[in-house]
Amino acid sequence: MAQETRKQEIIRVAAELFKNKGYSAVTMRDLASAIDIKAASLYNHINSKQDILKVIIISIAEDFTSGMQSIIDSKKSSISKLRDVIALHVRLASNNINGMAALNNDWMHLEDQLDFYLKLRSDYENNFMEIIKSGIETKEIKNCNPEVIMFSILTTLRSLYLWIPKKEALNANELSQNLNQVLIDGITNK
Amino acid sequence: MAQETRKQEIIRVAAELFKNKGYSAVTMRDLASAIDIKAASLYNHINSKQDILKVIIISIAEDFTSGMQSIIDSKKSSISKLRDVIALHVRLASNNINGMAALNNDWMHLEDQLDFYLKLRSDYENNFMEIIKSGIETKEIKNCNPEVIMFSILTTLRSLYLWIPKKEALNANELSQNLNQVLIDGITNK
DNA sequence: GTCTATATTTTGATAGAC
DNA sequence: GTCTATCAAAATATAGAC
Repeated sequence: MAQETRKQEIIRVAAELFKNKGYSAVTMRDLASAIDIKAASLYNHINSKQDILKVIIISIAEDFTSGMQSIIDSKKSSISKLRDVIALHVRLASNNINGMAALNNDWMHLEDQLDFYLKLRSDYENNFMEIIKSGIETKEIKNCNPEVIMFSILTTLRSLYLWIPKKEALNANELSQNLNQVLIDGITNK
Repeated sequence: MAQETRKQEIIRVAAELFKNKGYSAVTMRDLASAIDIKAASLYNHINSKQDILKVIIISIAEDFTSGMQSIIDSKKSSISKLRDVIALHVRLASNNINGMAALNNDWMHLEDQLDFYLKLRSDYENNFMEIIKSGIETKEIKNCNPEVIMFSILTTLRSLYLWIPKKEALNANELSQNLNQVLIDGITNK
């Protein structure tokens, strides 16, 4: 891994501050201070505060999109696909805890890219729902309200960023297994 | 129900704006404009922006505290207590969707009341965890990692405010039942 | 690439007329 | 109880020296 550039450092530290206080409450002076430079110097590396948010959120959203596409394209059972979705969330959340917080909490502060983000999120949820409905049709999944099932699983997965840092004891595999047991095995016919 | 006072209106509309953009991104001018008065007029009814946030969050946090206390004091089984916790979240979220959003997303912007809020939240989670651990001891609940169980259930319940508005078709009882099925029956021994 | 200095806007909040 | 006028501080961002 190459040496971190100043721009990468700015984005990394910004994501950390955004996680703690939210995009709107973090000032460019806060960010500069955390890096130990002056606020004006930030603008030699980034165009605007908004650009920082855009880079953080859109890159993760596209990771989710491509990850979901791979799962959809696979010819696995619905339950296997759901397990892969869980693993995808665990992996992406583990890779970028702070960015995930911004994705979850600050997407509404996107300006030019807001519609693009909303489209990606909507597509993702539609794919998720199709997996659940297919699983219900093939009787892999209990015939519960599919929206309640998706809501329950997806909100849990979207909150992983809050929880992973506290559970260093659990590695990603263990966490995926535990979530599988609670989220999936609970809803499958036995 | 008595006529809404101007102060109550300010708090109600503020919660709605906070839900959409977050506390920090909502200005007193935004709030005044939504009520169709001037920003300076707000201060005839409230002391500060911070006071509005405090009223919104602390009142709900205390509702959760007293609701949990009633559940703990009851001599029901662990599973029955968990079902009551779900009903508590559904009820409080339904009663105050926008306030619940502020509780979830803007608690870190509390100033004087931050420590008090954190204490209430910590106590709540400890009580929740005790219910789960008791249920595992009595074998009502599967012997999964209790923290994963609590995390999964609690994050789902805490996100209800996002979801209830979209599901007007489901009333509170139906929603509780569906959540019970997905969250509880999935983790019980059969 | 970082700095000082500064422009411009916006912010929470107050004073005082009505 | 609401308004206009205003303050003081803080915000994002730019210009230009080094």
